[in-house]
Amino acid sequence: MNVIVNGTEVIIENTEDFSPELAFECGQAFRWKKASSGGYLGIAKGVPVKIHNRGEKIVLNLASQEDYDNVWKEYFDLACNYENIRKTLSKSEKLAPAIEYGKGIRILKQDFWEALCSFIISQCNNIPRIKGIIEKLCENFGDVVEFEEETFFSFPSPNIIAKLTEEDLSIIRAGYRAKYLINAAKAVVNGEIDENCLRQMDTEKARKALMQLQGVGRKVADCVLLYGLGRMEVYPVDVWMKRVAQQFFDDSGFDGSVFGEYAGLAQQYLFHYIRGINGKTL
DNA sequence: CACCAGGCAAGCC
DNA sequence: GGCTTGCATGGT
Repeated sequence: MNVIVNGTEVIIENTEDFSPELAFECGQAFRWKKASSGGYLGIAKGVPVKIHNRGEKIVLNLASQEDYDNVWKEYFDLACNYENIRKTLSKSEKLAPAIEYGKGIRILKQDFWEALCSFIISQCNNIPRIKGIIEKLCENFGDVVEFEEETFFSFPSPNIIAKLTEEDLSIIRAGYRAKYLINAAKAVVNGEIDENCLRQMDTEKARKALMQLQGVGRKVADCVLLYGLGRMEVYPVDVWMKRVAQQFFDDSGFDGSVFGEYAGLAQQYLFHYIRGINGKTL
């Protein structure tokens, strides 16, 4: 992939392995919105962006040039060679159709705190409602960010959420998950959970640390590891991935670690594929 | 009305 | 360790 940074406009060429639509709507991130003009509006770490296709190219419109190096280069993992990974994973016969189906998916390297909250909210919930709850969380407790006639809301910091009561949060309709969010925020504020420490740990140790949090079990922890801490080898298993194990691998106890260091990406292809063939549209 | 949704905690064995 | 049940809410 070739990236040209030209002021606040960033042009990405050779985009065979980057489909914004697939990457944003395959169930890994919950805040991207379709713009009326056809592209997408997003915000991460408080930094807004507009993104759209221009022929074969993808264009990012930024509020300031440094936003690319500070946020979006890492978020989209643009230095990662997906073509090589895709070809390696495609050697697995049972993975090949899912990869073909979801070509253009990338694992988005999301903000750690946002990923933690998002996947706490995700438990026993459906994707449209997850999006709704997160959006209400940001609209009510995040900061307003204006950019090119559009209003964005930042994801509220741990410091903000730690000061809320369950009653304060009732407006977002998160149900029993509200107390988990507040507890997680307090754990981050008081240092029990520290992103930088987690990044230093090996994956197993980081998983155990995350699972100390109320409302964080194996699956939520694995999603935080994969999407919030960049651990591409982690293979989260939810109800859909159990169906994958049954239907594609004829084994309810199938272990995704057979896909190796990019098992998390394999998981994302399979998740999107099994949902797609079961009629779940993006 | 029942059942489900990118699960988890608590209680039991 | 494994199995069962309750959990808030909204959609079908």
